[in-house]
Amino acid sequence: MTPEQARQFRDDVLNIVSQIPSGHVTTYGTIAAWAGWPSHSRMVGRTLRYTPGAEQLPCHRVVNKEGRLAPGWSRQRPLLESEGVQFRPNGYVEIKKHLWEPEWE
DNA sequence: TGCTTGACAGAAG
DNA sequence: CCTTCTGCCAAGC
Repeated sequence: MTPEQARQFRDDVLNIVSQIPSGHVTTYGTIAAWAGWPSHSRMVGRTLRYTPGAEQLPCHRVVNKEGRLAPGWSRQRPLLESEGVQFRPNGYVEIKKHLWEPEWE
């Protein structure tokens, strides 16, 4: 992955995250795949964590495929709940109910 | 250069 | 449902 591709990847990730509608969620894998690097789901998380500016994006609406939230980031849950996202008794989000996927306008 | 670390995903127990 | 393992890959040491 060239530095330029990395830059493109980061831009795509941030762009997609910024488009997630309130009350919906998407997954790391979906974002990675849409950005053109299906096997880089972990890079999506790493990007959101270490990229300054991601904090102003709705990155709390990004969860893993099973509906689990980011470990060590308890703030994420209240943020989602305040948007109407439903949680299962075990702390997982009803991902099938709120899942959103990127689109071209 | 080589081993360890994750805001992951999927399968197994 | 929850924990652990393996595959994955860029970053850190």
